Amino acid sequence: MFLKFKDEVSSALSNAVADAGFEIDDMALEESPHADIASSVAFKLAPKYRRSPKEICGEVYKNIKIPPDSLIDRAEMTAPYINFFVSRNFLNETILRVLLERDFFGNLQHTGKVILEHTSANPDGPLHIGHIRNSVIGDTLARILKRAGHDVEAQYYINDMGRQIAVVVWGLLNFKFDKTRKKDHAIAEVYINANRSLVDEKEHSPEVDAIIKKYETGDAETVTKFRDAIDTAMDGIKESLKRMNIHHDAFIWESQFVRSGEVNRIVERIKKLNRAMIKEGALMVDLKDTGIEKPLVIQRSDGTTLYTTRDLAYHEWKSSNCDSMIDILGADHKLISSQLKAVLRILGMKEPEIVIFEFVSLPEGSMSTRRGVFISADEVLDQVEKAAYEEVNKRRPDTDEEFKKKVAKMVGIGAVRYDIVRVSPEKATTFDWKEALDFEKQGAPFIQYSHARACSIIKNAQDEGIVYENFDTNLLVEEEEVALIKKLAIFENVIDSAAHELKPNIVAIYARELADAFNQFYRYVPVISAEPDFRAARLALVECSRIVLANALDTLGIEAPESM
RNA sequence: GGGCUCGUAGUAUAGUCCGGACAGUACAUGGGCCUCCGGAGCCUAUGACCCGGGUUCAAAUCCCGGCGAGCCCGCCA
Repeated sequence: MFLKFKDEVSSALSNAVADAGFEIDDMALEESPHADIASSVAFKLAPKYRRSPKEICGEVYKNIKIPPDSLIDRAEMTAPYINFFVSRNFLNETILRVLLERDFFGNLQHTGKVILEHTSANPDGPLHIGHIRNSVIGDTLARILKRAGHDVEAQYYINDMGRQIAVVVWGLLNFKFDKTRKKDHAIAEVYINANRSLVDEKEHSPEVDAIIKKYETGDAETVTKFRDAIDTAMDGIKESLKRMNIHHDAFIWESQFVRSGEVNRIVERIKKLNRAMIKEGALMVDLKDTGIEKPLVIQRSDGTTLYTTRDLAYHEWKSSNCDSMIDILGADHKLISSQLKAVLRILGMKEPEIVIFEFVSLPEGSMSTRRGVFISADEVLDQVEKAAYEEVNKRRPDTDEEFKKKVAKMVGIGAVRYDIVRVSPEKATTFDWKEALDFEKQGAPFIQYSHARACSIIKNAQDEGIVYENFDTNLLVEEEEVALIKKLAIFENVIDSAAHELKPNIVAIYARELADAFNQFYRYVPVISAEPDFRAARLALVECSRIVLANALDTLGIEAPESM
């Protein structure tokens, strides 16, 4: 509805600009506290025609014609700005469309298949709070793109050929695997012990190298060992992901590209490039002309491949299966991903869009699975759910145990996801237990609470036998009602921007603003106690709010409780 | 040393790509609000664009130079 309004404004304005005898493509539409949409097009025209913005504004304004039955109510001039306002028709249509489209309200008609790769943590231990920033950003983006209409496939790329996995395999031969612990945590313990031992006793290092070689050549017994170790770690990782509502459609092992010969084919293609060179037996490509000074190594002098080489093959495979690719990567991958893109471009292949997120560190410094310095996602979730349980217990002492546990889970996971996704990915953050466990802040619980409130009103109405099949949306005229309806209407615009800009935090902010608008309505406009005609219209508005709050929460991967 | 990213009230952030109307919000700190649909709520006050230049009618936003923080610069991943 809002996008249509925006189109109407754009065409009314461009007609007016043309009729006034000016020429410009950009209508300079912007959000504004003074209007539903504002235009500063007069500023853009001023230098071109060497006249004052105010004069130009007046001439454009005179020529604005608003068609009948438009979603535009009127245009006002506050020179040099032109402000547009939505019509009653717009508000009424919004209510009807939300009620008609329900769960699908806000969905768009974008097309194309997208492969979105996220998380892809090495299977050498549990997910920690740095990894889940990747997971939450990735999973939320996948949900946004789905709503926007794309066919989305979320992939987890398993790095099974790296040295760290060989260390795990070697560790499992030499250290105790604690069966009483969650599998990924037990793997981490082995990994940490193995690393310590490899540092202390250098003579074991060749044993690990031998394991890597055997795996790369496909030695059956070694392959089984790797498979077992990785499956064990992945079982634990998958459990944590499931707990956070994070979904993957496919798990892709990097070794498959070596076994299938695709990596070799890439190497052969690169060898033929003019920019390829052999230095001390290793194959490299020169990327100076792309602004990257260091040559990129494609193949080691012993003939084995590197992570990047396999990643090239992975991306080639992905691009043949989709229209566009998105990779969610940590800030440490900035250079390597630009190298990857450069080589893909040189080979004439499709490039992925990369979403980089900055690091999550601990107050004492950066995390490391290898050194055992990290806070696991499981640990955070456990603590947050515990805190949430105490909160529910305090607020709803009369409810049963099952209810309290269910709500604690929804609130806890919601709080964690929301806290991660509300911040722009390019901001580095520091994890703080005190903040993570603080529910006083306006976050997911605030939005969930608003949803529960809406549900409660609807339930009370039903209990009293109030129905609202017939209602007149024209009765929704209070300031808070109009503001709320406008908020509902822009949901599709929010999805559109978030999908184009690949910014999940736009949806997070919107959800909070919508809850805000609903709470203001709730405070000032009585529903159940209103006169029957008003009551019916307002109940319809409450139902619309409930639906859009639920849709926004769903897009964020957060559950919407009916009661909490 | 070179490259990339970030720097907005006491704290955490939106806005920066694409320059425009009083820099939006939350927590914290003051004041208020339940005879009323759930107070995990609502209203209200205080308070910020790292520094210095430049471009522009207009700069948090663009350019140059500092300062500070993080990340990267391996035949690791």
